Amino acid sequence: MGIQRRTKTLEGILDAFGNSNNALSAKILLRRLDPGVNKTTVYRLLEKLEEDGAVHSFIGKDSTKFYARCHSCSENAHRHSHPHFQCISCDQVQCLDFEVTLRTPEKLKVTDSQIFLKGHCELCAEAM
Amino acid sequence: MGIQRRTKTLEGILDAFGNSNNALSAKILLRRLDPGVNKTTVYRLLEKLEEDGAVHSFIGKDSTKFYARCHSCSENAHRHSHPHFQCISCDQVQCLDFEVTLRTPEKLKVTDSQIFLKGHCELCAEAM
DNA sequence: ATCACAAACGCAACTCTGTTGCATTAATTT
DNA sequence: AAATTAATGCAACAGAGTTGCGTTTGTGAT
Repeated sequence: MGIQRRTKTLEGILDAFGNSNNALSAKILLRRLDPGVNKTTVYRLLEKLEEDGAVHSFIGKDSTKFYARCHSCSENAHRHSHPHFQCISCDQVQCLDFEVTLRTPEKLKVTDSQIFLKGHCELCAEAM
Repeated sequence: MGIQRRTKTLEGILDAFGNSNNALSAKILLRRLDPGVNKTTVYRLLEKLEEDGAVHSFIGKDSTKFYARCHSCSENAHRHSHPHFQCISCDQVQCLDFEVTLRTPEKLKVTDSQIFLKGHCELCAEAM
């Protein structure tokens, strides 16, 4: 069962995502939300938002889980074959706005594919 | 500094990788090695093997780190743009034997790309 | 073959991300 | 306004991986 009630923390999380392609971790959110907010609450809300299909998740560098809003996909057709990018200087994470389709070996029944890119984001690359 | 000495545990780890494309986690290795072997030792050896370029690593599902031998790449030219696959039934992880090259946005200076596929491996798919 | 040195080791304690059980608070339905 | 139950906070926990430190052992020199 997904999200049932419009609470303060929920609003805060949705605000944090905004309309950007930026991906956020629980840790980042906790830093950004009201100081009183408990980590358990954040973890649980993110879980439910994902159940509801409002966000999708993937693993960033350092094995931390990141969440991002689903923009490039409609409510019923969930495809997250767009790549995710993390900057190795500033750690910022974002969804990239194009889809990638891979040919995969027929013998494997592939149900999900994730493409994760690392490098320097535009700003950090300029500053070098 | 990389590996300097030929120890029992090192041999055990290299044996475990063998010549396969199978990827292993520290946890799996600990289960497979002599019961006396300490987890710290395994973590440290894997780290050093990666420094030496003898194995490469990536994050599997459940955020666990997996290591695999470098077959498709030569000693000096390290490219790991081959996809990694994990079976969602039996959890087995393997390197796939083909390279993928992606067009990435020019503004991002991409230095590393990882493709991670999930699904059912040949054996598990048959058994369904 | 033995010695000395540093690499590798084992252990315990720790960090970090994420999870669980349970009692309390608060959003929504009547 | 009262009742219902989703959402919260807290504390304790779990699992992967790390660190410091004292001990063991592989290896190169004698």
